[in-house]
Amino acid sequence: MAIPKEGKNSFSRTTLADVARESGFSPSTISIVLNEAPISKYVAAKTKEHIRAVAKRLDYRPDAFGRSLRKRRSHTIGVMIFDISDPFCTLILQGIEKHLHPTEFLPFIVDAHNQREQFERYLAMLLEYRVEGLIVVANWLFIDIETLSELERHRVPTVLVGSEMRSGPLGSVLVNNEQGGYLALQHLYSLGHRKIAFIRGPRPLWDSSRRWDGVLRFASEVGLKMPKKWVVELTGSSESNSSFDEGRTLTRAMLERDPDFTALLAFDDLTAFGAIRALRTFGRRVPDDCSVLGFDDVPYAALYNPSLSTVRQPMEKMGSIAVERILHEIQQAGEIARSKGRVDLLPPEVVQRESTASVGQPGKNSPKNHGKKRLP
Amino acid sequence: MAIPKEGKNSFSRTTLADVARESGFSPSTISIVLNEAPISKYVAAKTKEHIRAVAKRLDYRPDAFGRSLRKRRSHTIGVMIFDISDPFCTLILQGIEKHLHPTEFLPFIVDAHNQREQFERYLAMLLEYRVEGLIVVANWLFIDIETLSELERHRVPTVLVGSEMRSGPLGSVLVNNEQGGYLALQHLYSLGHRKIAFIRGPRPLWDSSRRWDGVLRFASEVGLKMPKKWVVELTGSSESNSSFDEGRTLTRAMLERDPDFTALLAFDDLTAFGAIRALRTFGRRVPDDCSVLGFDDVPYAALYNPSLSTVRQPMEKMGSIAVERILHEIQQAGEIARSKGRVDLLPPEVVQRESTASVGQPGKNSPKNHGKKRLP
DNA sequence: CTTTCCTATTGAATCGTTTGAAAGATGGTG
DNA sequence: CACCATCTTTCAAACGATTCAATAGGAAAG
Repeated sequence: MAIPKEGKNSFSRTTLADVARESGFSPSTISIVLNEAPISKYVAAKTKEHIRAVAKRLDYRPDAFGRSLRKRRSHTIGVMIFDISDPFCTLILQGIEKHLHPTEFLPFIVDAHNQREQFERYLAMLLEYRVEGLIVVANWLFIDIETLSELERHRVPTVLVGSEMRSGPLGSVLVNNEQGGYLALQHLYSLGHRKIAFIRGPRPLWDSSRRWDGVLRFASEVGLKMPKKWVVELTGSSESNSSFDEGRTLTRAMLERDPDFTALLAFDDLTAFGAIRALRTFGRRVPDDCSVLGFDDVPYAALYNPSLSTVRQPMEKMGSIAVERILHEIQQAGEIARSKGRVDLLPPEVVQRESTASVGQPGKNSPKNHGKKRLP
Repeated sequence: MAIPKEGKNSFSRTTLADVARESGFSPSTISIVLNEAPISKYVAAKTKEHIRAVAKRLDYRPDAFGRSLRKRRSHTIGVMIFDISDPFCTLILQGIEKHLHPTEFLPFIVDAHNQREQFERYLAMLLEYRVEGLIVVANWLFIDIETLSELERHRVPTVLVGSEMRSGPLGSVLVNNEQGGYLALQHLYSLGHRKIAFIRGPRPLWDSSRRWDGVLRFASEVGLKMPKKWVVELTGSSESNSSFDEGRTLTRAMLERDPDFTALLAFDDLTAFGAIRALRTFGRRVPDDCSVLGFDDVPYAALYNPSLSTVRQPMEKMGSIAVERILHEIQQAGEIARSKGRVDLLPPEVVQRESTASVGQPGKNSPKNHGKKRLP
């Protein structure tokens, strides 16, 4: 019966000791060479070469657990997403990854599916994995203030992106919602619209109120009237496409009440999509009969039919700034008083596409009349 | 000067030894109790209670590195995504997570951003983290056959989802593309369409060819003519929205060549969106003047204007089946001959929405004429 | 009285890696 | 030859948890 040369069973991987045995040097030397530690400059060039060759031949891969245990460092940043199927979150995530890529840190991504139970389970797990920092990517749904406050108890630097806690110790990075609301209404107003319908965000949501504040500020500056019949409010269920459905039904309700508005300002892009659907079903063309403006600029906004004018949140930028702040906090680790609770507000930007047009010349952005003719 | 009671510096976390010291029992006992190991039934109830209380008071969390090192198990499944901003991948990912949730395994998600370099870097990392299984979620872009073949070298059970390797040792889970192509054309044909334009997928792509095979099979069964002027092909760049842009330009080209087709079959939903945009710009209404059928059923298909009829891939199901297979392979670990290279083909399903209609009665699915009137 | 069994707990080795201190070489200097 | 400086390599102790084997007190059985 053939006995394996090594005492190791055939299932375990090649370890540092294997490389040591095979190359004739001690584990220490192997480790020093393979990590290019400072002292490795004293190791003979020939030795280095030999060790590297053997390591490669045996397909040696250092064990992350052994290493992290000894070094007391995980080299990972936890990234908690609230809903990975939300394109808003996805874009932020991409910003995070892009910015984390050139660093020594690896993102450890978990998706809480908008559920508190999962949030807590994954949080516990991230802490067990000794993440050195934590980025929480919150969409606008269901931010449980209590749960998030607990984050500070753990000594892990944390930053919240995409949403804000009114009063908390957590730093956050998000768009300037107040300014966004202001710019949104300004855009419609400057196109000549005066009869404007509004679908505002759910009232309990802090960020949503800020956005609405901006709308109100502009309205009061120019003395725009906002009749109640044309102001409705999302409820904010956590269902995935709820804002589309709500946008549709609320718009239909407003149309049936009084269809005389020439523009509609939606809380976000999905709501806008729902509104456009309702308008079309009602027989109104966008933008010819009614302009629609969204908020966020999710990737599909540009692909929609018609392409959606919207107020853009710089999502990738938000992700990369969050990373910068986390890295900064990690470096400072407790040294100077942390820039805790700091809030970064990024400027939004109006992106005009096809769904909004001047009230005077509605055809400006509309499709050209090749082939078929449309009647005036 | 006050000296800390424990020899530990204030930065390190509470460890098993801390709980042991504080509770007066040995680390062994703590571990046994906290893990509810089989022998823990011999531990006095009072002791258990006490230990649990102390652990809670000190906010003790076991260190994943220490634990995994000793147990030689990571309890993680690597999930490699090729592009997390692709809703196709995202839905599969959700299926994976949902199915993994009740198990003892945690997903370790990484996003390769369609880049080979990142794929390899993350793969190496996953191996260092000793993932016990690996799920590769491939979108239809840029699957590098070589790179994937290397996966089998590592002894980690691997399954590929969303795409297929023509000949390889890797198992895969994907939709039956041939059948999907067949059903797609069947759908349009059964609505009475005979003049159909096609945007097929990139020829080098295996999955794309299978889909096309299905189209051809149906066409030959019913003797449908497919003039060259109405058959175009995507190039398959890895740009994010390339298939939208290509769908648009290719459709425009076909329209300019001969706009007389009554239906268009697109390679996927994004291509269909592009086609719809081009049709509208050209002055043709969907579905009144031309039906459009997509493939995939991404979440936005239902929200599009008009909502998109499409051939649905059961993406969540694909994710959960992939998980099942991985768990199975992990259990069997080398025992019986693995079900290597097995390919699961899931049935696609036609979802009819607004973008396709009978050639005879185009208004069937079109918007109701409230308020404004549209001329016949 | 010895043996066996049960209960309750602990000792000590081990997982794979890193790292500060130390130990061998080698050669030059006083 | 003793001493030092400079290279080159290794020893051995961690990191935090798990687990097999062992201890020890008793009770029950033979």
